[in-house]
Amino acid sequence: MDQDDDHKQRTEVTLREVSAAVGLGMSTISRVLRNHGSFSKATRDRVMKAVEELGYVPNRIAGTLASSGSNLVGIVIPSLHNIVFPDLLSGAALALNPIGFQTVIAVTDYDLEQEQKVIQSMLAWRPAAFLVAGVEHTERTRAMLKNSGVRIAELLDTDGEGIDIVVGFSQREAGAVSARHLIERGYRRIGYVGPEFAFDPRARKRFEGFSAVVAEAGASVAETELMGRTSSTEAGRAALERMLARSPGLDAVYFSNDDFAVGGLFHCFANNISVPSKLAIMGFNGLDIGRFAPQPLTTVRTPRTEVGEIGARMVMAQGGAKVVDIPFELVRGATT
Amino acid sequence: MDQDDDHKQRTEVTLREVSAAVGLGMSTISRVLRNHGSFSKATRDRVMKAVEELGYVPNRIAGTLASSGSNLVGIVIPSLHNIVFPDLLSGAALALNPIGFQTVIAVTDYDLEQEQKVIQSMLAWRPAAFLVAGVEHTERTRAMLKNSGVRIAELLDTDGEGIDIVVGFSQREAGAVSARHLIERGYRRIGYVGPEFAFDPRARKRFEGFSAVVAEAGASVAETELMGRTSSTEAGRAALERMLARSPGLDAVYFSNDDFAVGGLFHCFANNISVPSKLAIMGFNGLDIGRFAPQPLTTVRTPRTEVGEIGARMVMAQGGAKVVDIPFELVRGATT
DNA sequence: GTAATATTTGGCAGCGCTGCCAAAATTGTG
DNA sequence: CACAATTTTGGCAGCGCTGCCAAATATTAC
Repeated sequence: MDQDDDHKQRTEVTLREVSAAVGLGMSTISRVLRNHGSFSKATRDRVMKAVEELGYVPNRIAGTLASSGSNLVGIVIPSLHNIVFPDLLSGAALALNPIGFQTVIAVTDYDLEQEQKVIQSMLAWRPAAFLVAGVEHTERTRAMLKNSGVRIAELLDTDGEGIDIVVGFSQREAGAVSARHLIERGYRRIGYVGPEFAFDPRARKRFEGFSAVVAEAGASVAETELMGRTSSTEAGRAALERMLARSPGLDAVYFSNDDFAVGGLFHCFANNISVPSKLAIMGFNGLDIGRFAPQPLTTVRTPRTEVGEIGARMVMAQGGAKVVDIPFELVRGATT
Repeated sequence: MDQDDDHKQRTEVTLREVSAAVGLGMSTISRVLRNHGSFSKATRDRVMKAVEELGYVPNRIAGTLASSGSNLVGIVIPSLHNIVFPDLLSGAALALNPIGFQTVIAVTDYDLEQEQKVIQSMLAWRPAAFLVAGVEHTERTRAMLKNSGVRIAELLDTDGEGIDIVVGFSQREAGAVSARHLIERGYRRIGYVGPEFAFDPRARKRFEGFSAVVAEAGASVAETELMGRTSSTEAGRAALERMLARSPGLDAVYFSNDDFAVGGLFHCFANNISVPSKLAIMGFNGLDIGRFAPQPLTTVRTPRTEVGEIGARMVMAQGGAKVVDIPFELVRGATT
């Protein structure tokens, strides 16, 4: 059955051909297709029929060139393997798709040079707007973005200088809130597990806020483990094991995200370390995996989807506030 | 400091302006920028300097229109919240980025109508190729794709008719292998937990392969729980709870993916159901979360990154096999 | 009926770039 | 030094579409 005249060289169907087929001018066809300007009902039907029959697919490359204005929104994130970012994308899509915009996603692997590269190549497609995770960029990136005249929103982190719009929350404050919780609960010999700071400036800021509060309370972060790019569960589990081997007396460990924390929790389960009586565990982000663990994880629920949605909305709007703070929320589970 | 003459209306820098600035023809500038054709070293330097100074960013929309051939590869997947798909994307990026191609990602939410819509709008951007998850599509999608003349690879599932290239493995066989393992280990009263089949044809095929083997062995799938779109951990945990309430005598449960399975495992931990002596748990996909659980999960490791990479490579190549099978692997943990 | 108004349609320039080919500049040869 | 061979450069058409405006047609008023 599937035996088409498949041997290519099919010349693309263009507006001109539709025009010829219908016997109407190109502008008319174009107006019908974009539902813009006026035309009779009869014309509309004839055009649609021909479009259908010829299998015409408008060429938006030509359209965008002619009208100067694409429906593309560039989104630049460090990774897709941290659920934070798919959530962010869902939020953005929620705001963008209904108004006919398409997202183009680029991943930087937590590398600012890479970020610069992908932004440069996205710029060549003249997106209508940019959403970028974080406020840390190379100088060149910042300059390109500014000169491009494209509206840009930086997301997830309000600690620092933004280029245009910033939507997120204070990572530093989120770290501080976490620390206050542990301190209040009486923990004093505290460890920290997170990614290498060079990778993730947001994790670094959280740690800064965290350790400042711990210090204020007269304690200090007794142990830290910073890890490269391994699987989070594995890394969290192994980090906690190493840490406890060195400092068996720790009474709480703060993990820079829930994936790490669940790894830590797994280590405790596997080694009969009772949580939280022997060791308290706290995560960050409020992922389901932590929420539905045998002992629900204490964590900070971050407004990822909202940040994506509001960021997208703002970047598409005209004026508006420059910095929007979206609140996060401490969620006490059974691990602290 | 950041006080630029920000009040827009900045007219875009074009090739023509660079040309005027350097005092060379547009074609020459274009050749230098694309490093294509011949020009002197001196010319190159002059051009690069001007480009830098003017902050010129080539307009690929115009370039693509003129040269007919974009560097965009469309990737269509059902979700970003199942790690399978980010893995797929990483694989594709691995193959594509080094040869200068950019990926444009669209998410369908497991909805074939939505898939049709996003493919249609991507087609308007004339991508160089398409990578699509699965071989299930609406008739109209299939027709559009065929007529487009764009090379397309369907990924992750070899059970069914492909349009052009198919890279993946037999989901049905993967289900069968899982069943054989459980049967061999002596389990007979088996439950199944997975997503509503309408959402996920690949899960359905695995289930078919699975239940056929179970039936062959003279047993049958005693219980099934099919769930909508909730968080996986939560859904897996709740589903197992409901299932055991109905049929306390089950001796094994097969989860359609590791996220669900970890939810199930959590239920067992929290309720002191000893695994696997009282109840065996098996997942699918080979995620880290299962691998580093207190009891490593028995699962099937699927070659997601490889599928993405090989799919991308094949779709960019000329001829080549039409169906490529990438093997999966059963990984026995401590839960069966 | 005609004039005035509203609706629908077509023509043409041009978006910013590339491909093609011819013109100009450079180098090599005897 | 003239001539051929080679390298470097510029001009122009056109990719497929949209925006603008004028032309054609339909509708309404008187």
